[in-house]
Amino acid sequence: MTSPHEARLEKLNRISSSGIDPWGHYFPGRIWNSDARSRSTEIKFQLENGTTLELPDVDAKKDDGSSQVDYRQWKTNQGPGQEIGPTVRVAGRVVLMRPTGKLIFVNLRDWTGDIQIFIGKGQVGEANFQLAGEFDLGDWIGVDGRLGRTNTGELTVFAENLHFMCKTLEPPPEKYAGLQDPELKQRQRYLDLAYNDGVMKTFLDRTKIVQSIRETLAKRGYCEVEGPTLHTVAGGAAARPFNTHHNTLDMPLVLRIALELHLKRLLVGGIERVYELGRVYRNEGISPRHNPEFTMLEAYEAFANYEVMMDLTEQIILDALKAIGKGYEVAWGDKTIDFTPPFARRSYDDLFKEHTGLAPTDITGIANLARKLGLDPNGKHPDVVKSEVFEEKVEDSLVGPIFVIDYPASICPLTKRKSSNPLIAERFELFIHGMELANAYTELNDPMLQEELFRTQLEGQADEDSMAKMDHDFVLALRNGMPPAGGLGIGIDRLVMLLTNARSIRDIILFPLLRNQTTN
RNA sequence: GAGGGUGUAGCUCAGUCGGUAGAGCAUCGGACUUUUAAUCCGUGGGUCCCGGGUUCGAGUCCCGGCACCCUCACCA
Repeated sequence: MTSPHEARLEKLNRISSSGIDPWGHYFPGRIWNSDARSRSTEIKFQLENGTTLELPDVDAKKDDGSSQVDYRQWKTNQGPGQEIGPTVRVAGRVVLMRPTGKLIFVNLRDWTGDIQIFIGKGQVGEANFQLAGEFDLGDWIGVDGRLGRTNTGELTVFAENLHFMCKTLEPPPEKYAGLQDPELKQRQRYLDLAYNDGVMKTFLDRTKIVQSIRETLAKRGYCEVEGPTLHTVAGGAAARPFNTHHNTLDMPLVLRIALELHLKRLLVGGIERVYELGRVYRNEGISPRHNPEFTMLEAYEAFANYEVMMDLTEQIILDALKAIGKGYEVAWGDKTIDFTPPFARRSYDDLFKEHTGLAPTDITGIANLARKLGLDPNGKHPDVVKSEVFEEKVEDSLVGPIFVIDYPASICPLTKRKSSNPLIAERFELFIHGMELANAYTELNDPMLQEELFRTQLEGQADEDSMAKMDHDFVLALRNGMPPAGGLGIGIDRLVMLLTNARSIRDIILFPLLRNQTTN
């Protein structure tokens, strides 16, 4: 008649009434399980005559997973003696328990991994052993003990003293299958992190990737800044924004959809190498590759151009791979990605011709193909139609990593034109397995042309409530002089997906947006 | 927004033709001082996602709703 919850409350009360704080305390000198593991070489076997022997390689496994060395047999063969090892203090969560009478084995987990704890009644004493009897799966405990090996060779902390750190009132997920329900994995990410293999590593890898990006940019002299997330005009991209409102100012605001326009203002101010790594918000559809809020890197470098930014992009990705200990070849689902540099660079028009068989200038042919693909070319600029066909016929088939370079100028309102051909914009996008990972260009710094392009863009999309409104303030900034520059945007979430073998963006965002789950 | 799938014990999942609601793990009680998803014996546990309907009878069939997943649409 005891529910798991009641049982835990009863144990909590018993711990309390024995004079122990069930919510733990300061625990100085505690080391991580990985550090305890690395001290395993200090474990020796001491014979009665005082000589100490190195242990055999008990961690070596046969193909079937069993130990190559029978440690119990080895000890017997050495004659009378005892194992000696360093004293360590560890702490973590109880994830498995195997009580065998007056002895309890505990698998203790911290964020560096698991280590086994041996709690023997004779070794820890009556009071500690009674406390151990109140342990539940999920509880946090601290252990002082000697590092050693069990008969099977398993590295183990032989407990000498136990410290209770935190009672867990909810039972953990099933111990072998783990938490499977994708909804619960997201809503209760802490359970996913704590109990499912590989989840912690994925999110720690995400952090390493982000750190690596900061280091790569710092090495090139870049300066990190924090722009405003509340904008009056949603600019720098074409996406529907989230609308909000400031009460005191009684002013409508939008959450930013891109970092671009404020970073360029900083170029005007003379911050010559500037980047922001931050959250942007787009009020659009949700899919395995789209979350309403996501993390973007944008970097701007004065006196550079899109080719410099292409090299930088490659450097950022290769450094990130290294940071998480991966080589050039990585698995992604049932596919592989070959990051061996240099990444391919192909022009937009070449790829278009190759995949459609049509000349990039064949406006009629392209329109016909568009209709065949179910697109409506009527009333659209030929380059927009071409772009839609490109997305349909080319992008999905780009295995990559491949830089697509030199886009039609008319679909790139923020990009400088090639001096040799004003119809081509100095822009690239990086594709991997059909996914757009980066977007960059030589920045347009002609304020008059910029204003004109904004205006053209607005005319073509007048009906859309969402599309960029004229950002006069940005044009004013440009009128004050922005040095020629290269600019780069990288979708961090997608990069992390590709580098950590995640099929869904929700596997690498800790708390993706979900609907309210309360009541029906 | 459209189509498809899923929702049953704390967790992972079965549930046949519409006929008393099942297993494993976890819990609880017992045995066990070198286990490894420990083992063995015993025990309790259900808003079958929510609301209607059909039926003598619904976890199962029908209608509506909710949440999640997938595909598509949207997405510089």
